[in-house]
Amino acid sequence: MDGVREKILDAAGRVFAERGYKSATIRQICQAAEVNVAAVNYYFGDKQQLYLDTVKQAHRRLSAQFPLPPWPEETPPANKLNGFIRAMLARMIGGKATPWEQQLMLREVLHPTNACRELVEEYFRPHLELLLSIVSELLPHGTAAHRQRQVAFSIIGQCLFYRIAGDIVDMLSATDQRQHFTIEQLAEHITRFSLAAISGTSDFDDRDNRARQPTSVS
Amino acid sequence: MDGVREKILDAAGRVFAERGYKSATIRQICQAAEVNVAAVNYYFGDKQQLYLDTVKQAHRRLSAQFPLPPWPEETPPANKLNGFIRAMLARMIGGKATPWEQQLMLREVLHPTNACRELVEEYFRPHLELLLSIVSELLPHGTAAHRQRQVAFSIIGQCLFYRIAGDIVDMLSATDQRQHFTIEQLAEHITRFSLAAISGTSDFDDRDNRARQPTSVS
DNA sequence: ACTTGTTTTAAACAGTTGTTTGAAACGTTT
DNA sequence: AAACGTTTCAAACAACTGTTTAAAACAAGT
Repeated sequence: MDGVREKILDAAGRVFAERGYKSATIRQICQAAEVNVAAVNYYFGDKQQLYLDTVKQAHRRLSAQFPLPPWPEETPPANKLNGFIRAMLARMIGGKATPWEQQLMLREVLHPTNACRELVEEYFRPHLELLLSIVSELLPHGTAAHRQRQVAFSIIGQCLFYRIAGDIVDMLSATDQRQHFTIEQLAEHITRFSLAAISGTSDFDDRDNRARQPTSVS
Repeated sequence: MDGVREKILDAAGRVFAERGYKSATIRQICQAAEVNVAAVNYYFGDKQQLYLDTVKQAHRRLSAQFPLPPWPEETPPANKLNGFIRAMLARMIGGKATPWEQQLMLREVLHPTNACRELVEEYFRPHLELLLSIVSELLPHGTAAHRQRQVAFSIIGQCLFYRIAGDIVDMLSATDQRQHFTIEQLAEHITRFSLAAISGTSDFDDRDNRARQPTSVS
């Protein structure tokens, strides 16, 4: 639509997300943006700088598109958790073709580059803090901070899995079971699984080592 | 050491694991293997075929190094689960520098290539089946198959997370909390978390929708 | 020693990569 | 219109890519 700079940024986002930094070529990007090859170097200096600006733009767009949800104060924490999980799953595996912004961010998670630090502070950390606040409401008052983090990571891990290993899950599952892996079904399961885990583990709290022989495994 | 073919395969494994298929160059591989550039094409035909053979070798080595554990028949399922989780975590984030075999497999999970199908059938599926057998012992008799799979994926997801997002976890955690993210601690947490979840969720079984208003979230 | 088949090698090939260049095209200001 | 800074463009550049080649080195078998 508008300026050349914006056209390049948009095309670069899609190409970088699909092919990665190294595999994406400036010529592909410029062809997608319908501009001359020299435009990238003219507006961004070099490929590296274009990539950094692209990642920044991705995080800016995502933050605008998925703002941290303002729940009413009296919302039960269990419902907040369900909403959080649902939103996370929808963001990651929803909308058929995953938006390139998400793909780019995921690439940074897997293989952090220079663009990563800013992403962590301005995007991941706020979301983690929100989840931690929900978890702290569900766990017994005074639960150790690292416990809360472990629980939060367990929840995130369950959601991330289907984003990461979605293709493998498909290959591993019979076609007649695939209907049970919709966003709705998964959000339902992960919420229940995590809530049960939270109310179950909270009992032991700090009485460590309960009925557990070290089971050496090959 | 021995034959040229083996030297190339070994070097290729390390280079492919570190840089990915596209970024890894034949010249890098041959330099690491201390052989001529033409050797790859002479022994393997082309780069693609070398990659396929490399992945095959990775899965062969891993299968040999981490055979499926033969527990005594009477081992309590909870202990089996603990052992499984511990082994999975150790394989993924143990041993300081992750062996290139694991890195290569993970790359296939994230971006499946032609080499993936064989991996799924000969490596991932057997491990999933083992976990499913453990889970089925822990869940109430007659639990639906897709439920068992969801539980299994929740467990795998928790473990995989620290492999996938390890760098981000480090950035997100204060230095004084990092001591709580050892393999031992994590295995302990994930085992407890999952066991509690399993014994908790089994109650509701098939009585769906329990006290849950659809919490729309931005 | 000669032949035969296999392996190794340096050099070259054709194609792609990021980047540069120098001249045109454009839009404003004088 | 002339002059100016900015933007666009086709072409070229040097470096790197996977792959091929043709000659040399090697290791038997005769």
